[in-house]
Amino acid sequence: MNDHTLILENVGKHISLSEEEKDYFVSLLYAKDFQRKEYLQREGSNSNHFTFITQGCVKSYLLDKRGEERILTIAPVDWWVVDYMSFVFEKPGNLFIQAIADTSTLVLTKEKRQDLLRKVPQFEQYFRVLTERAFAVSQQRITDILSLTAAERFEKFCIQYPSLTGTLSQQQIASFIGVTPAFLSRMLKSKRK
Amino acid sequence: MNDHTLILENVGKHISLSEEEKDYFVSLLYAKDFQRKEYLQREGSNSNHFTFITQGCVKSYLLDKRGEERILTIAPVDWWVVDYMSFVFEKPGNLFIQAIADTSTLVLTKEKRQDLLRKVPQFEQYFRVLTERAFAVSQQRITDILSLTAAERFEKFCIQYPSLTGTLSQQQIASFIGVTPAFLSRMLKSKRK
DNA sequence: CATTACAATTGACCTAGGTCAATCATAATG
DNA sequence: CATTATGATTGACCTAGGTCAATTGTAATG
Repeated sequence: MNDHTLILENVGKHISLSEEEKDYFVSLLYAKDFQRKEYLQREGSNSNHFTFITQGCVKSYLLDKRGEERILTIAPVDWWVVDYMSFVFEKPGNLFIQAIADTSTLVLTKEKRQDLLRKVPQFEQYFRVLTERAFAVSQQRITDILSLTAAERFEKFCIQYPSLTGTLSQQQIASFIGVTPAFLSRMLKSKRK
Repeated sequence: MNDHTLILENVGKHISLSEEEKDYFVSLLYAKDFQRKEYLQREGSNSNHFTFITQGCVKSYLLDKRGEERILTIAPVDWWVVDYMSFVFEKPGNLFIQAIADTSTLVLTKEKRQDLLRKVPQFEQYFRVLTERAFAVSQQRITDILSLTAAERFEKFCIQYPSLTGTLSQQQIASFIGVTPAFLSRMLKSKRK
């Protein structure tokens, strides 16, 4: 399995491409690897690319005014990470994107994506569907935050990301579900009994 | 200004269509009006259409386990409302969508949208861009909920939806920013002094 | 094996925001 | 103009979850 098998499979789930189109798509990507804890992006910079995770795992987060980390998204293998707010509105982002394990990625810059969309319009559909799903999930996350308790959100997290429960530290999980590490620890304790 | 001027202008901001394409698009829509408090959709039903607001205003919300209303989105004139979670994953939604003023809409069913996307592929781009923006805003909302206090969220709300501040009742605003009406009332009081 | 570093646990205490119920507008309706 | 809804305000009290700091794993590094 070479560098591009995974991403081509991912794309293939939504649209079918000729060999030339596949080659063209692949030619627009470049690979970039990161070590655990390395930053793919820092607050304040403009995000002008899509990043596809082929190995490892990545988180995006922001710092609240107390300097606490608040995780917005977690992107495992076979997912894209983007600071959409920065990407779409072309202004400096307030997100950090950081590898939480040694990670390999494929980068598609905004310009290359534009070329791609122009030359292979099927990708319009690919990105539309991708974003519609991501948006739906994001809406669900909002309703969860607005209507569930911390314990319920934790339950859901465990069901939705069973694989991550092992990979992520409690601190990360706490940050993702929106509680302090101390409180998550207490929740776990009370569940154990 | 006829029924379709607004929606065609909206579409025209993103893609340019021939007259025939415009006519075809418009032919797929049907108009539907709702009185204040009428439901466009109820919890448990499958949402299989996009709804464009040409007049009035609409909210989507869910009920938490205490039966309290939690507003997910507010859609004023020139916006689409959809229960994406239900629409995208084709399962019964948990959202209510209700008119908060007398409202006129144009409905595009899922099937018609499919036809549209097939026959006028430019609409792939329209919906991609639309969703990318909505998604970015939705991500921002999550980071706001995770990192701002109730007072800060209220500030932001006033800046982002100045027009709604007059239209919406305090209860609705409270529900949207994620606090109780009683607490919002207290916040306002302390700001007045 | 000693040490450094960092994650998890826990206790004591705190606070933002919720709950419930009563009271006070306000405005629409008979 | 009396009445009935409905929204806003407010007081008394409550609780989920946060804060801070000390303590205890645990695992990687010199």
